[in-house]
Amino acid sequence: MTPEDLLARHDLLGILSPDERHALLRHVAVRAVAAGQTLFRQGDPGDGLYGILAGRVVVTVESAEGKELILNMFAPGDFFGEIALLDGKGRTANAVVREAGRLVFLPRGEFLPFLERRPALAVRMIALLCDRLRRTTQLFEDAALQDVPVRLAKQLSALAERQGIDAGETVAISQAELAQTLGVSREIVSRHLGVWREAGLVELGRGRIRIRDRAPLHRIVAGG
Amino acid sequence: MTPEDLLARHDLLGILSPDERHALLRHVAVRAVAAGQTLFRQGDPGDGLYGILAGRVVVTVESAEGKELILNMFAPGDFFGEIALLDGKGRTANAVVREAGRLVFLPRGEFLPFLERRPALAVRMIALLCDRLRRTTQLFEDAALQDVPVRLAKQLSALAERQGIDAGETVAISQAELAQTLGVSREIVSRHLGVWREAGLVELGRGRIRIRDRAPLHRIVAGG
DNA sequence: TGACGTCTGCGAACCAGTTCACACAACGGA
DNA sequence: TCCGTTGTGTGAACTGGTTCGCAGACGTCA
Repeated sequence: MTPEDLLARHDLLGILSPDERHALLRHVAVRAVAAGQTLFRQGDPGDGLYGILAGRVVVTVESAEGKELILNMFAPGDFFGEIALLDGKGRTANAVVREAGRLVFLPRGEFLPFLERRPALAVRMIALLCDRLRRTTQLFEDAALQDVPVRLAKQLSALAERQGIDAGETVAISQAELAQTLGVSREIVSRHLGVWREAGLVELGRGRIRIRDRAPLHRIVAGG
Repeated sequence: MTPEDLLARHDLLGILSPDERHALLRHVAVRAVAAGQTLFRQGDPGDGLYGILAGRVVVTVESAEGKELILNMFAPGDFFGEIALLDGKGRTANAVVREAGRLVFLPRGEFLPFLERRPALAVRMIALLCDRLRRTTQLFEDAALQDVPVRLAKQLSALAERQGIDAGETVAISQAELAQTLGVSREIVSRHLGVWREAGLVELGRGRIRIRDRAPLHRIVAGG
């Protein structure tokens, strides 16, 4: 994916005219990033907006005891880091490259004036924030109200839906990472998946989970 | 509080010129609401934005088993219901009047064009959404990473801070309601508060909790 | 091919929070 | 003032998830 593609294809910036996108592109920096690299940490000033051309990035927070929680996982075509960019209050979380790739970076100083002069862009940004807010609210609801099997089934379905179009119904994620998206222990994820494997719902491999039949998973979600 | 006050004083609409606010006020409906009244339910179309002149409103979701979770509590001066208003995807939660009062209602059809033509207003709306997103992310983090005493102390401190300016350090909330904001059982809240009462941190009454000393609560939050 | 690191599976003890049951206190009417 | 309702305190049994410990499987890279 080229920076032009990213800007043109995404909901957020796709509404700009070609001329406007071109103007914005002059301020865009493209960075190659390696797996494991930290892009920003909690508390850093929110100096800009990131977009993914290639690779994968996870956004996490860490508890005082060192337990890590994955708030979000981003793939090519996604933008992230918008909160601190917009309100200027410092990063809420850490962003770490999970899979090497290339990112575009839109500096705050260049992007904000752009936003303020283009109401249509502001409206898109509002839509993006609403999406995030719905998603995050759902995460909180599920954490408070649903038990682990339900949350696990939901997460698996969601992951399958997102990466599944090209990868069949195989989700490429380790059980430890899956556990970190739910804020539960690796062991309990292993045990629940084990039950589902016995029941023929999933096949388990190292770093991947193949969903053999989505319907029962959806039934677990609904029945919870 | 009059509708003029609400519009003029709030971050969101205070930046409008007096003329603009006046134009908006012509579309504002003021409604008296009674305790217990439901303003909207999950799935309803997002037909407008609410502002509180007097009274209190809680926004909740309900699990399949009927367990209720309080997502947010609003007081005079607050606006709520902005997500469904903005993205037009239906209400995410229920809004119920907890304490009788008066609300203003800004219909979607009147407000959206207003928003699209005023970039400064859109920027304020973005700031409001960022606030909400930070808050909700924090709720999820805490639910996933912190144990109940920490979350309880946090919530108590936050409530004291918000209503505390006029009410001393007494928080007017039942233990059941407090439990519903955390998604835990009433009993566990009662027991933890009991321990803190023994330790002299709080005084407990029917529907109210008096914080005798904030420092130890903050220490619980920090130490967790 | 062999060795190492990482991921997975699982048993056992433990523990925080839930659920159920009930007593009692506080408040608000009639 | 008495009664009904709603909120609070608490014990006891239970349960879902954690923690610790370890064994084995998979992949990769030298």
